[in-house]
Amino acid sequence: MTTRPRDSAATRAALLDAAAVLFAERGFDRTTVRDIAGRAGVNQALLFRYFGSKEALFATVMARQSHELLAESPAERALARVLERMLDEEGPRLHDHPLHAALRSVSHDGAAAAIRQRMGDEYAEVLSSLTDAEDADVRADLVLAWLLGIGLLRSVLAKEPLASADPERVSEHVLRAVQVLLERSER
Amino acid sequence: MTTRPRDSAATRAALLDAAAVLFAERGFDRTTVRDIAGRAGVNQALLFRYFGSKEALFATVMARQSHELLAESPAERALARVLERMLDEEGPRLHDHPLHAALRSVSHDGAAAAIRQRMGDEYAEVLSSLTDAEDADVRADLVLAWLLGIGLLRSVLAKEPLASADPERVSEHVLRAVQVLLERSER
DNA sequence: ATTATCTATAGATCTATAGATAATGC
DNA sequence: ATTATCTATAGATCTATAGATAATGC
Repeated sequence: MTTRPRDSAATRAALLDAAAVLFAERGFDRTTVRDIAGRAGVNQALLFRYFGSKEALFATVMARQSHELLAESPAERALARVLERMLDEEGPRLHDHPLHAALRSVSHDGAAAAIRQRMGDEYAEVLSSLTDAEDADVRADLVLAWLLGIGLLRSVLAKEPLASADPERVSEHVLRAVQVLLERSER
Repeated sequence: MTTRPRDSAATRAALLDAAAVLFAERGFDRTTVRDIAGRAGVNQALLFRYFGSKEALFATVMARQSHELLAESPAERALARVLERMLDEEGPRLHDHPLHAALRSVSHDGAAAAIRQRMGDEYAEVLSSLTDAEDADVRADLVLAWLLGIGLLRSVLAKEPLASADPERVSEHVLRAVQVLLERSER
């Protein structure tokens, strides 16, 4: 068998890309290091050379994707943007969505921590700035929960009719309800 | 070592109970048949005698829990009831909640199917009866998504501040927003 | 005699490592 | 000479099964 061109950077990148896809498709536990190496066209031992362990590779994938969603969009229209990306992307089969790996791996502690942290540090902060109610952070978490739930039901579980529903109409519904949720309510 | 009393019904039940707890805590992949048998105080081979396979045991656990949540409550106040159960039960650590096993096992196909079916057949039907809008079923799915997301964020991921938030206040927020979501909107 | 329980283990994974091979850089 | 790549395999699982043991029922 002929050997692969010697390019550590390319090999590392190929492993990262392959891992991102497979973790998203199957979750942490159901993805083997041999699957990843195979998809990357790389010997399985190199995964350990470059990342040390399967856990560490997972963490690296998560970290890399962490800022991809929110970093680009302005805080103001953040919610609408995230919703749009979550709903639009190839309809119900967005198997390489950054959130997919996390949602598919909730039984894996690293994934739970990754979601918690990403959510806590980025989304929730932005979202809670959209209201001036006293419990702004709790309301923001509720919006987050909705986004997660929609992603789970629509993309991971492929529940109909939501999975095939018109993204624009779904978006309208959600934004309308969220507006009420974030409104300061007199109690 | 002394042998266990001969009671096939009790042994079966013990395996089911142990499996329900462990699947809820760790998900399908991270729970081994030896863990289950150990917790049940039963020899590991009996699991296969009584259920055939780990898969089949999982399916049985799911089926048994399937009607526990909605069957008891009247259709009218269904949403509020489900929310209440989901939020109240022992605060953030409701590790034996029927939904927990499913949420923790989303990477397992059987779990995804179980959620889809339970959701589709029970919750969604009830929820979609609460509105007369044309896309009632899609709106119902969005409510479902919210419930799932709240369960995921609060109980599985233990995200703060939602995990420790006052159930009553959370419930108020959600019900208020859902009311708007289900309202017939002129477009 | 029947059958619930237990022992022992096959067979198939899967992660990780030690060390050989071979391609590049000086 | 350095180091990226590959081979081979250790060591630790984990599910499932074949068959022995022992407790109940007739």
